[in-house]
Amino acid sequence: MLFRVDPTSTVPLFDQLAASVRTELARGTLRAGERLPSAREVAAALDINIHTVLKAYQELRDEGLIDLRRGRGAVVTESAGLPPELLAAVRALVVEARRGEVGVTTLTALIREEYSA
Amino acid sequence: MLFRVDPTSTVPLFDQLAASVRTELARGTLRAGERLPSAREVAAALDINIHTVLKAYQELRDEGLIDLRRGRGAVVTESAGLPPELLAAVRALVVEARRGEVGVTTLTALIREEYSA
DNA sequence: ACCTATTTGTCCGTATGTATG
DNA sequence: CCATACATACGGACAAATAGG
Repeated sequence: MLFRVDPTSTVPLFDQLAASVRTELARGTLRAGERLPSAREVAAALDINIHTVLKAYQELRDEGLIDLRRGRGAVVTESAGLPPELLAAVRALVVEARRGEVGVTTLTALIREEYSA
Repeated sequence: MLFRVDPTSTVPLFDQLAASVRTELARGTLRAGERLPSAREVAAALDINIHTVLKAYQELRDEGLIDLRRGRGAVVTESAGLPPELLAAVRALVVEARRGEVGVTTLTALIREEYSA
């Protein structure tokens, strides 16, 4: 098993697991389009509950790193090929947010609201 | 009880509950600094599981609408007084994202990344 | 300084639903 | 039709932070 968790740590298991997946993504062991082991497999291998694994996977999904779908599993998304204008707009927005002392959670909430409008 | 859910709906209970809280926030029934009823209370009143309520509360916390802390409960944050420049930057960003066919999860992930940098 | 009750956080277990292949 | 896999919901248990006496 690629991933590791330390049950004696004070860091929540699902956070440890999510961090472990992020590491593998960063080092390129896991690449875009590849499929992560099913939650049940990971749970069995690490001897933790399937819900704990699912919570870690959902955290990664919320970050846009993986795509979760029923019956299909967890697939690494390709966050590549992003338009440079978008990245510029992101930087400008964050500058504005910092100036207004607006937190990241509020900011992303605003984004979601505007996006669904 | 202020909040309502419909168990026969296909919409998840925790989403219904979170939406119900958002409505009360929007109409001003709940205001900044006020405390939401404890998860246990809500669960008992609506006859749903406490975990379902907690999940709804955590969803609201992720949106920056409430502040959750152990032993203290759920308190409405003050997300008022947002600078109009920020709102303009948000709209500009979302336009750019739509043009590039960038999903909302990817977008918020980019925001978080830039914000923590 | 201590104790107790309250409240959210985490984790495990189980069951059922739903989409995919 | 069937197996797989995530989604939701319920139940129980203990830990940790907070508030108040």
